[in-house]
Amino acid sequence: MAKTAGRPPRSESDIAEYRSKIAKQALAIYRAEGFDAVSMRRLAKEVGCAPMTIYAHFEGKQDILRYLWTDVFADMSNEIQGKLERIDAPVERLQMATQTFVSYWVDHPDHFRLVFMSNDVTRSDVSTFVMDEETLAHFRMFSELVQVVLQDDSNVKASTDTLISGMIGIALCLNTIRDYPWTDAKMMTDRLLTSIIAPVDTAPRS
Amino acid sequence: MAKTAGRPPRSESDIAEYRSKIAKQALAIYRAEGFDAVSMRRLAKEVGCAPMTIYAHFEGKQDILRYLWTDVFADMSNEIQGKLERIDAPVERLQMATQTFVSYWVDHPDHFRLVFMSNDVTRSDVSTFVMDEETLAHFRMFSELVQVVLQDDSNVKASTDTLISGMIGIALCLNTIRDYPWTDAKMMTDRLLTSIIAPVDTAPRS
DNA sequence: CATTAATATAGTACGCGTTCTATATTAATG
DNA sequence: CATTAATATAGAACGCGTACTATATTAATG
Repeated sequence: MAKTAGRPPRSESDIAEYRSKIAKQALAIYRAEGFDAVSMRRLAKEVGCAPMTIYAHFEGKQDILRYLWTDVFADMSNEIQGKLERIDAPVERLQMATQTFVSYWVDHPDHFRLVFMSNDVTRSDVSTFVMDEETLAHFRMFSELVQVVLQDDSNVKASTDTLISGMIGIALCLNTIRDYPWTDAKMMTDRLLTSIIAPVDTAPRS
Repeated sequence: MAKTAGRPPRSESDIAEYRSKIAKQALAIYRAEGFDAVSMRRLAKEVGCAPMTIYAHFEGKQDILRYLWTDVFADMSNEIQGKLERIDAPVERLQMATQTFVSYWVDHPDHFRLVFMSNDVTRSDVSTFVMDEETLAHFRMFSELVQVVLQDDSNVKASTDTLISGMIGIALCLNTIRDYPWTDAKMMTDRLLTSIIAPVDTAPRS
């Protein structure tokens, strides 16, 4: 078990530092010039390293883009929190959060594309990414809003997940299938909320 | 108003023929080797024309990919119809259709990517595409299933749109955000259906 | 200091979508 | 036939993500 000769592997902190340096620059480019401006070659140039060096720290572009999620989610969360400040009634709070969530993604198609449409869905081998605690917290915020409205604890997770995926679906449809005459976003969102707010004990049966 | 000299513009039928020839070849490649295999250069080679000629008939790659939607939607629709054959009860038919719809997109991530994730959401200028009648029919199928279950005609469109976008959202979340411990697809789908099946006269209020 | 292993770099390469320019082909008019 | 306008082609170019190879550079060991 003697230590081998040669240069030792980078320290954990060094790795993290370099990664965050690259991610931070990617964020700066994205914020300033949008999705298409973020390229590996340019990123390397601005970070001050060779293009191939980035591949020593990230698996690929997707791996870098995921670090931008955190920022986008935080931005969205801020918008929701601002709207919730002056609202006390639980149901109205959930309604406002839901409407704001959907509006955010509809109003920011580029952010929507970044988070939900820039993944290579086909390849399942590169899914080693673990959602960071900060991003998960935003999901949990909805869980808490739902929990206050629902009395039945057992259904909170299923209800929240359905709500979240439903909201995202509304945003996706409005963003991608533009020529279909979709019902107004607010109306669909309200309708979706119905399945959460109206307590249901049994699965739908004929 | 005398006719100008020179070669006349292609006839409508010629244009349609060439377009469908290209689209058909794109479909063949997609079916045989998947999404990534469909490239402009290869498509041109197999069609037997120069790469640039394609741009005379289509605005770009997106414009071609949309022609593949028709085929994918038809495939999905077939699967649903097959499942519905032996079911009579309206609610059960709607349930089966819903479950099959979601399963289809979860089981075929490449098709999902093609239809819902390969659009350039950011640029709104290229949305001249008009959904063809055949694809719209599949949306209408859900509308009819919903209509039979709901007595109230006025809510059918809003309910159907919400259901469709919700189903797509479930598929999107399961496909893209893989490390989040989503509730079982069937459970979320059932829960989503609740908002449609359970008749609601007023929007949710506290 | 010499060795050794981890890391970074430079350069090349492939195919991609897309744009541009210049040239050829085609099918009508006068 | 000459003219003319619509169309097709060839070829180069740009930047892209990514892979490969070969060559430094670095920081530890013996």
